[in-house]
Amino acid sequence: MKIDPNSSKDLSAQIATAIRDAIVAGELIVDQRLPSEAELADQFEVSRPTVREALKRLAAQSLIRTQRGATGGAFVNRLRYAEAYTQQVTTSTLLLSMNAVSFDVACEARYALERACAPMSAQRRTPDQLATMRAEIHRQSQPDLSDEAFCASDVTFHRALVDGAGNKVLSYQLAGAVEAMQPLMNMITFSARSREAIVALHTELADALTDKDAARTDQTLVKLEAYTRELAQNVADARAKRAAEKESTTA
Amino acid sequence: MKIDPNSSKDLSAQIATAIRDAIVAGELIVDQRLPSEAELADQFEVSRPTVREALKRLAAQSLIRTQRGATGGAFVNRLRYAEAYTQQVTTSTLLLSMNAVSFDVACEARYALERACAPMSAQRRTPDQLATMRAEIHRQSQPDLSDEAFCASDVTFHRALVDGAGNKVLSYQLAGAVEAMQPLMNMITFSARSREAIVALHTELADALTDKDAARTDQTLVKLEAYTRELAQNVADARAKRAAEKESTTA
DNA sequence: GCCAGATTAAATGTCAGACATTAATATGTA
DNA sequence: TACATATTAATGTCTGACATTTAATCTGGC
Repeated sequence: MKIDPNSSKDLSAQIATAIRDAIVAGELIVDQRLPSEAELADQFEVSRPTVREALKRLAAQSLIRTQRGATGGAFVNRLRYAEAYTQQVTTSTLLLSMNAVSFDVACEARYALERACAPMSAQRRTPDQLATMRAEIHRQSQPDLSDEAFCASDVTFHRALVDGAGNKVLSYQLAGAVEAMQPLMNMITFSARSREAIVALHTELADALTDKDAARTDQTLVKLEAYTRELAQNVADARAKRAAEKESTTA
Repeated sequence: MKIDPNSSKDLSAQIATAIRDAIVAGELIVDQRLPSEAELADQFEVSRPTVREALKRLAAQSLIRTQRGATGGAFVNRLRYAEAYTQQVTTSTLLLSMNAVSFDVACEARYALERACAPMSAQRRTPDQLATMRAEIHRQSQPDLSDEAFCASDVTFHRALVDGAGNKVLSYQLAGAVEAMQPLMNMITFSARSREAIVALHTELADALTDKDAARTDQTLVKLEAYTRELAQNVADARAKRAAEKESTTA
């Protein structure tokens, strides 16, 4: 592992890249200890703070973990589903919030992905997952539920549906869709939304899954997507109308 | 933004979390300049190196960018599709390589996701994307192509299919499936694989998309998945057989 | 008055050395 | 043997300095 002191990039960025490449290439394996900060500083011919900045970069991506004490050091970290999941949610949330993604595009992607899980979930959903869905439906029926709590419950419901497919990789891949896009949609549509209609559709979903009816599950998801888009359209129309009225009063 | 000096976590980790939360919550908006390192050090009552470690953590996640010079500093970075895409591929690759994911689980997830794109891609694929697929099929037919090049071409082909859906969010969400899982599968199956059979299936996919035939596109993906699983099964069987033979010789 | 070049200022990037804290291990004593 | 203590090696943090980069400002000549 060598770095180029004349490169335009930070030394710490170069060192982080070098170590990351070594991990991805399998030269450093899980739980293997990296050389100490002092040794790395010697190897790369930089100071210890520079090495530390590089290690913090890797730690931010969960690629290494550090331990203090006599036998401590930096170790190659096993990336677990939970961490990868969290990272994906953060990245997806920021990507959506920073890029003026149209509602329709996000909605389409989100339901396309969830529908991909539906057939497997209809086959494999466990009683536990069905119970989670029923419990969340019940919660969503409480009229005094705050909008935030309704949204969180909505996410839990859909996550149970996705997890029902019994495929961890799929659940991970869907993290962004369920945990980032769903709240986005709730934020946009909650003012126009009828909780009753949503609860009815959720109930239909749970029923279809209970019956292992893949086709009906899929159809219900299509209905839910259509309803979500309708809500967004209503919100957009109302906003346009208000803007037009304001225009006419000022004119 | 405050931190707890008695927490078990690193100060730099706490500071990074505090700033990240502020960004996610929208308190810091895109392109806004953060206080200088010296000012942050004052605010959080820590030293400058500690602040720098925190900023490097954020930089590793593309949340901020830094600029040197008089008007320089750390700025909230607009997370672009390209960066989010790259991050997702890295995370997915590591997740798969570090967690002993079974071939069937990865394969199932990957094709479920790609099939979710198929109907949209059949409707919307551009002539450009069709041309890319045809070009890659042609390349894959060259007998002197290396395994690495074949794999790269395979990825390009499938990415064109996914991009055909014309939904950037979906393309981003599929990044891990196409760019991380596909190479994994190629690595496992390349020894047993018949390039002819794959090229034939790719041609059938391209034809179906050219005809805007969603059903046939989907069916062909199902066939491709079945063939991929068959290959993996052959590899596994051959390995088991070799192990059994070795067992009998040593016994 | 205006332009080109030199200067300045403010920021990040890097370094050196020190001390604090942590945790495993070795050591010594009851 | 068992427990308390000392050692040690590592990360975590701080201080202060210097290097480098970049934009703004100043200055002199036309």
